[in-house]
Amino acid sequence: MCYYCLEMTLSEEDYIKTIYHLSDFNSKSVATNAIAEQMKTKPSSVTDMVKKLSEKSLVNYKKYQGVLLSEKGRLVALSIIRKHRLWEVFLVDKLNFAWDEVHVVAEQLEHIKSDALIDKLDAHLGYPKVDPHGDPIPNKDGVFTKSVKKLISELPVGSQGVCVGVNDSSAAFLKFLDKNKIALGDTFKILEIEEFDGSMTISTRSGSIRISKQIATNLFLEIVDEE
Amino acid sequence: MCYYCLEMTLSEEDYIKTIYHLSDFNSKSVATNAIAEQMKTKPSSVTDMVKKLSEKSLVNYKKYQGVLLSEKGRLVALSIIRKHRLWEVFLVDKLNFAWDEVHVVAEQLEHIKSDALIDKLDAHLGYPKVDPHGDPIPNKDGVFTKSVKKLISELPVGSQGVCVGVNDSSAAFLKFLDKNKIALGDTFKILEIEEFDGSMTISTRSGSIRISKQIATNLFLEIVDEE
DNA sequence: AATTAATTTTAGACAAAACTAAAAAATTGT
DNA sequence: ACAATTTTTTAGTTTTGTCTAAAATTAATT
Repeated sequence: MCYYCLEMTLSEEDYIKTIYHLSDFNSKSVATNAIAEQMKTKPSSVTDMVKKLSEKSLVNYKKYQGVLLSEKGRLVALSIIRKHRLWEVFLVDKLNFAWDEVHVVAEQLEHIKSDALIDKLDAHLGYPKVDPHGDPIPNKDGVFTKSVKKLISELPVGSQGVCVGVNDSSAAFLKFLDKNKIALGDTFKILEIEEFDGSMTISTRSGSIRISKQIATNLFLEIVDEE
Repeated sequence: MCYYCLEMTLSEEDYIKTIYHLSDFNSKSVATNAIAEQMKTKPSSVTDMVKKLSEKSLVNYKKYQGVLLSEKGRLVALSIIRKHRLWEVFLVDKLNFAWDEVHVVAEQLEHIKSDALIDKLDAHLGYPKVDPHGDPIPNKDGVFTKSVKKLISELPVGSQGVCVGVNDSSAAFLKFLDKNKIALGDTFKILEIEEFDGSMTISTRSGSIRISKQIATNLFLEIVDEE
């Protein structure tokens, strides 16, 4: 199989990616209008492009019926998503970008065409399984582990994941996080849960810390099932 | 000044870069045919683009008279070259690409638009002054140190530079280099010169080694004047 | 100096990817 | 069920960057 050998334009790649995301894991067909809205273009432009992608059998399309990625198209989408997420890891882990600054740049980097580059980048980053937002990174063959978002307090000992959100966005809580060097994008592992008060010991990049039950109910972790 | 705020297309950037290189540091005007040949396009296409660049006052152009970058155009060229060379350093130093594999990928990466990205990449790489080919990396303002290529044997103690070529390309010599872990792209510094036989002690990434006069007369170093 | 040769520009066309305006199909509401 | 509304497609333009073929200009040769 050589789906990545296809010569695709930047615009085609953007459409494929958008269709993948809107189809919700390729489960439902995507409306022309939805694509237009997402990509900030006009529906007529979408129709044109969708016809072209259909010619290349990257999508299945019938007039007035919406569009769905073919298997080939799905693999193309996943290879773009793989690149996007690996670059995001690079930007955060190596260049010290903040968690929420990387998307725009990664949207450009994801279009760089070089298999060798992505292989070596992957190795350089230590074969990460999730990006800084906690979203899983597909492997070369488009296989990825599905992830779930849960509150720390709902997880058993041994769980591991990326901190991707807060429940309580009060200034006091955010200040606490900052003081304890907890940031979105950090990877945590639950080491111990205290029966008595529900407090937990978790390991962070900078060592292990103790958090109260109240804190654990206000932090979301993105968990990736180990294969 | 905000030359980098200009919205430039990929194609425009490629033309600017090509004109810069063909003009030999902006000293002589560049012929339409030369650009066409270099870019593998037709002279008529070049004329069209050159008119457009002239509109944007990136080049000075008079019919039938060739073209030369304006100061604005020169700064744009240098900002692209800066990006290209920083990415080359990244590919070699961080991703372990070989010296001669990086150009094609860097030609894509040089078009990524993000000042923050380049600043952080520069810092991550330790503010390198030369790329793996020994070519100098301009700073943010387009200032760079001119470099000279010389045989090791012609240099005084204390000289430092990047190994960029061989005089003797026999299998025996190349085998010797490999055995002593000397590769193109490595940085060397001359520590000591032995009066008696002209042999030298040079420091490499993996420690310091002794090389004979014969070897020193067969290795080119790209020297960058320290400012 | 005049003719030939090479280079450069103009003019007109094309493909990609977008647009506008209008027509066609599907969906919705009563 | 059918009129009204929404969605989607078609048809015809536009812009960017390319092309070919032909005309204009400059350079070279005898």
